[in-house]
Amino acid sequence: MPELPEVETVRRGLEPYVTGARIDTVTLNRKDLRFPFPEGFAEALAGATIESTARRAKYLLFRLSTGKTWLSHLGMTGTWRFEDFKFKEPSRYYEPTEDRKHDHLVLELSHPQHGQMQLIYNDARRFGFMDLFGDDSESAYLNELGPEPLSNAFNAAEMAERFKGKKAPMKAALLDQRVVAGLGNIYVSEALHRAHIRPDLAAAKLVLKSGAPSKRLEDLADGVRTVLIEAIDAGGSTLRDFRAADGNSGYFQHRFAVYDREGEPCPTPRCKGVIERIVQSGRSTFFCPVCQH
DNA sequence: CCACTAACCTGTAGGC
DNA sequence: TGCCTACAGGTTAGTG
Repeated sequence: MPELPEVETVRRGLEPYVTGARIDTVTLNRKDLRFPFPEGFAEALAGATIESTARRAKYLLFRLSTGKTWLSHLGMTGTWRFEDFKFKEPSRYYEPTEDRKHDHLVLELSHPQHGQMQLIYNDARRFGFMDLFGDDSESAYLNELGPEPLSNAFNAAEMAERFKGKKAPMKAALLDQRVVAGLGNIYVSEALHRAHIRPDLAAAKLVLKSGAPSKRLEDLADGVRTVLIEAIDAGGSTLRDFRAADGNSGYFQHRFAVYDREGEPCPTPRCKGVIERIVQSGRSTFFCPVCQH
């Protein structure tokens, strides 16, 4: 489900209510999601206070008073929601309508201002997973990630280094979390459209012989940054069931230029193209064959 | 090392 | 209505 903007939206929804909350009880309704919960997971969370939240790529991180970090990846269908919790603004309270058979983890929290609440992880496909570690460098999931696209570590020169010699198409190169961390199927198509680059172009084509980034690669870095910033501002994209923890849905899907818009006119000014859908590495890619080259 | 495929799992939409 | 297929926001394991 969620790419970087959706995960950041989830984090922002959780942050004011979980920061400072103590985890009173931890109930695992099964022993695994995509992978088994780590050894001693429930015991390590119980009794701890959540001191802060963070995000790296598509990973949610909860920093605990015990010095441990608890990591949550949402896979395709993972969601966090509150229950038994009276929001001060009742309109923001999420009333789940679905059955609860995919509620895999239930935490009871107590917060000094917000009182008692349940925090529930639901994940129909169970592609999500969790981890627990002392230092970020201990986590296999965090170790190989490329730069955060909204940090200074991400720029065209840095992309050029990683694209150099890469025969893989742009689509695959941008989905590779070791190249840029946090893009997924939607925002790769959107970023490539913004930069007017075809998704089937070999990544190395955007690197000059000197190893320096081409102007087009600069445009791509800008496209990645702007689409992510705008999507975060819009609260992410809601396709099927994505919701922030407060129950609000995102609205960036209304601003997609190409994703899921096969057959529609290209939104680039004066472009007469029609959006096409192709399959790359088994997944849909959307692009304009006229203004992307 | 790179590139590609299959696999993990459930739900839903669309065609007949 | 039912049945069947294709497809869905991600990542890893296995192959060549």
